[in-house]
Amino acid sequence: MRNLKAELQRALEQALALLGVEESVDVPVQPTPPDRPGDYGTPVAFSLARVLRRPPAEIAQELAARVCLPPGVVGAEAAGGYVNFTVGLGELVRAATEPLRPPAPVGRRVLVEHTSVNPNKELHVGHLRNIALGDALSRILRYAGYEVQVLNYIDDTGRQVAETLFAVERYGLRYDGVTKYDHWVGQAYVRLHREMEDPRLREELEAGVRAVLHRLEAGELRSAVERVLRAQLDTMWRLGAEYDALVWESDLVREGLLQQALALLEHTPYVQRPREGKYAGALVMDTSSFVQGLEDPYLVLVRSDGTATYPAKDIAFQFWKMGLLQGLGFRPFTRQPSGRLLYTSHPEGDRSVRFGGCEETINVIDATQSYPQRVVRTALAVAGRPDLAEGAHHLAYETVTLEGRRISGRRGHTVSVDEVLDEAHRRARAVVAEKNPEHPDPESAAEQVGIGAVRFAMVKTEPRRQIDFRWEQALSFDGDSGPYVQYAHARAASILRRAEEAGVLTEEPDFAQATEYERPVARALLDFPDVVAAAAAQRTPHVLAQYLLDLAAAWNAYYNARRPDGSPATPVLQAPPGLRGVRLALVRQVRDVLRTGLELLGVPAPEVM
RNA sequence: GCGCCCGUAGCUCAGAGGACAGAGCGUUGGCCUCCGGAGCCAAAGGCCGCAGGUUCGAAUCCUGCCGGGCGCGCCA
Repeated sequence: MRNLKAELQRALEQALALLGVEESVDVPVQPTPPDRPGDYGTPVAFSLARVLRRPPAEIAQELAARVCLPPGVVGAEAAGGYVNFTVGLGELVRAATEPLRPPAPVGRRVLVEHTSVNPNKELHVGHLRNIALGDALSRILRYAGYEVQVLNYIDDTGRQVAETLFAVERYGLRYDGVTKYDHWVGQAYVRLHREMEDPRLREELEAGVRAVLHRLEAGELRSAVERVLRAQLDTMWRLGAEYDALVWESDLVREGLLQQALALLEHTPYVQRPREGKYAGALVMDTSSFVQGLEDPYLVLVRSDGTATYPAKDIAFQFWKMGLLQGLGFRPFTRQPSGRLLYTSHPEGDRSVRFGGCEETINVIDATQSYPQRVVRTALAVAGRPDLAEGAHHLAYETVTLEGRRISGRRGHTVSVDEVLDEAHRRARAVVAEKNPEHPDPESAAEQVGIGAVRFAMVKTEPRRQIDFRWEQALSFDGDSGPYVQYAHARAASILRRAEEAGVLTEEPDFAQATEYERPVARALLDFPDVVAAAAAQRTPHVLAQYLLDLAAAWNAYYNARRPDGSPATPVLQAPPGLRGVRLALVRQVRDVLRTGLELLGVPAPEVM
């Protein structure tokens, strides 16, 4: 697609040279507000006023007169201090309908870690936000030209897993074969936590959990963990998320990465092993020169009993991600629904299958983990690699609450992802039956709409805003919703189908016949490349989601446009030859951009719904 | 106490220092003369938390205050 903004920017820079501006100034080019003349404008004259010591309006006048217009731009006029450009209608629509091409590779490797759910219970709505964000961001970065690795961390030596497996053992539970497996083990976990509230049983239960923990660390219970993991993966896949590799915490430890990471830190001036006082016998890191606002800047890496803390393992993982450490083996784990192979770290894995070693990492983890994430970053600097610390990002999203309360897996105050998706499917199924009773495959459409509604709701707001999960909101099918965008897409697809039936699909467009009705849609289409670039640069999918809503709205308005006498203003198939070609090209581009954008968000784009 | 994040319409939210602050939901009133009404058009609704400051220009940047969320364990 032609980049008119960039061309105008260059033209303005040249014009500035003619005006005698030598130093390089930033030349912003922005779309003009609605109901203003022109398509693009610049306020650059304001910032020049000081340099040139002349009033902005005068500078704008002269700029408008002197600027050499790119082809197809038919006018430049000064309005106050602004210079506004009008693009010829035909050229605007032609530019907007040029085939979409993904950006060229940028030659940067970026590693995205997301999901990373404890393998001990079913996924809940809090995880939903993590997966929706992480998956969308991975897709966006990949499209934007990055070489992306998507990792899902399996904390198989954590307390939660130990508690769950211990509970199953203690209660002598046998799988009923009916309940989804992750839900089934999750029940045992909740049951154990109820029992743990009894102080008399505390010690006995604690001993049992510790015993399981040791077996986990020895890798003895891997297949039990794997069974839970596979059930969870079914939910992740149903959401449309896929990964490149699973990294097991036990492998990180067994392969000696933890020891290597500690060795890198140990001899730096920031890491010590105090002989007396509060931290006697432990290995601690002094973070005071990197993190402010801590009462106590010392962070324990290795406890006085010799066991490593969770942050220590996180640090080792981060070091590996950025190539500071090597040594994990990988082998194929399973094939994912799209056919993409999923690898897993494994003691017997192949060391030549290379993951990790990225100069940039994005850890998708909720904002309550900001401090540990900060520590991980700090550790890179402590290890003498402040350059790597620069590339270590934490995508901190705020937590999801449920009816205003914090989600608690232990107390069972949650709604599971499976439950949400089933309900979304049910509601969508009812709407499909009502709106499109002839639908050839209503179940599949309902699934796509349901998933789309849920995922879109999770990514349409800024990550750092807290969201409260509410059914009506997450499962809304109208207004600012996924199905609204999906519907706009299906409507465009439907017109193109009919055009094909009528044999006019490939009609040659005569852009000279374009009308003012096409202008807003064309302008919206031209924004797409910038939006994707912004989403990638800011590492947030919400800008793309907001854009898709705008584009869908512009397209729907176009579709429904009326002449002053009330007759349809923008028929496509009934339009005269030539204009019909223009409109078909526009509709095709609307469909393609909506589809591409939805795919980047991981929202299905059904042709019929 | 210290640190990080958030305060924009009744509610949920957009708004890379630029033009009169925009959507959706809800409310009220309209639109099947077309290709999908999960749609469209219109109305009503604002001290952009408060007070200063920087700037030609501030919802946006800075400072202070107020309100809300989160974090600060030899837990994970």
